[in-house]
Amino acid sequence: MPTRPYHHGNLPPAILAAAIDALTESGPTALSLRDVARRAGVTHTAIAHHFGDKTGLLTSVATKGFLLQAEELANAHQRAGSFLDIAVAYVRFATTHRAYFDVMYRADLYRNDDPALLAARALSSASLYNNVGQIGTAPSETTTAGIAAWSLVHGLATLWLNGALPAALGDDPEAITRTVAIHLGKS
Amino acid sequence: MPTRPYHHGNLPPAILAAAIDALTESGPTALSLRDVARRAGVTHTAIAHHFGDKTGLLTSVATKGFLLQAEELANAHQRAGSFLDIAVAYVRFATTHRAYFDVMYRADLYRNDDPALLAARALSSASLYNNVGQIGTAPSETTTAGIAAWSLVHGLATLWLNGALPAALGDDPEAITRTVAIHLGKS
DNA sequence: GCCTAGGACTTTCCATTGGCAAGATGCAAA
DNA sequence: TTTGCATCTTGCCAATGGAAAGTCCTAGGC
Repeated sequence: MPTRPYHHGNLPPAILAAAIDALTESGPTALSLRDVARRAGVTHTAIAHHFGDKTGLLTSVATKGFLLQAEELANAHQRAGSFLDIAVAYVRFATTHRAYFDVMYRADLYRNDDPALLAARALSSASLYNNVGQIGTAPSETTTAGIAAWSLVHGLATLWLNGALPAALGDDPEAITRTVAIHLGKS
Repeated sequence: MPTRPYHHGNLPPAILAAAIDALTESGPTALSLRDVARRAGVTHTAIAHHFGDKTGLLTSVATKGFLLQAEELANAHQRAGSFLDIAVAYVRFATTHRAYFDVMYRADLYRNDDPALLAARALSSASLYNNVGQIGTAPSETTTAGIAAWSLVHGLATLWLNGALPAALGDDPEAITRTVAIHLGKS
């Protein structure tokens, strides 16, 4: 059926996929609802019907991104388990799923009080901290160590994505991660 | 002279100040040339006359930000000199000059080949690495250690600004930095 | 002291965007 | 079959960034 029926079937996933495509091509700043709608073959108001508005769409993108990240981090933990491997997995996620990553850590783009988003983010945090016990309590030694590790890999990924790192380091972010993350006190 | 003369005198600095105000209030995503122009009391095309276009304006913002950052980092290095103090200075800059910081490390917002920008960024890098010798050469031990330190403070600042850190850490970013940055191997 | 050249800024216009309101369409249950 | 309702569209609006052309003023040559 080349001519689309009036009802798409399940539009939301198609819209999300189109949004990821657009984000991958041009980044979050240039994202246009009408462009996403064109890619999905619908009108821009169809997006509003399912996602509310632009921030609603990006909330769904961020949510899906956190779920994906949680999954990949959990996999890395199960396969290897060493801090270095999880660090590499974090940077790999940021570089291979840049469209998601760029949205997830730009809080002004989406609704930070969305329940599904909060759940997904909690899942991702759990995957990151699965070896550290408590998070909600007073900041213990292990907690700050975890924050240090998270900060390092997150900063490295961010700086890499922005092309801020010196070119002498090479162009393989995962290799860079292995050489840089070693400098963390408690590897 | 309450009624503005036709010629403002020196508009560019006034426009930049207005842009910083707008960025501080609403962030880079919501930045509107017309809003900046209204704050400066001119038309939005006056901005185009001096800065080319929106990315041109943001290029100037980023340039000024890197210069400011270079200055503050150099001051911190001269006063104290320890890594921890420079780390705190880095995070302090990010939090107290958020408008600049948010633009500086979002490469898709401005022209990355602008000469003035490149010079300012080089100056900032120099202030950050002033104790490390060579940067342009092959990645030595000290270089990767510097990258690790940079990544940690940058990631910490970024996560803090996005409200991603667990609330149990408190609300004083500089104090958090002191407790977290200790975990770096070579303090 | 005039007068011209050119920079500074404005007015006008256009395509594009996000969002609202109202309407058209077709599925699914009664 | 018919009615209810979610799905999607059309039409509209204010706001935005940018281009083109025009107006205003200052500075420098005579």
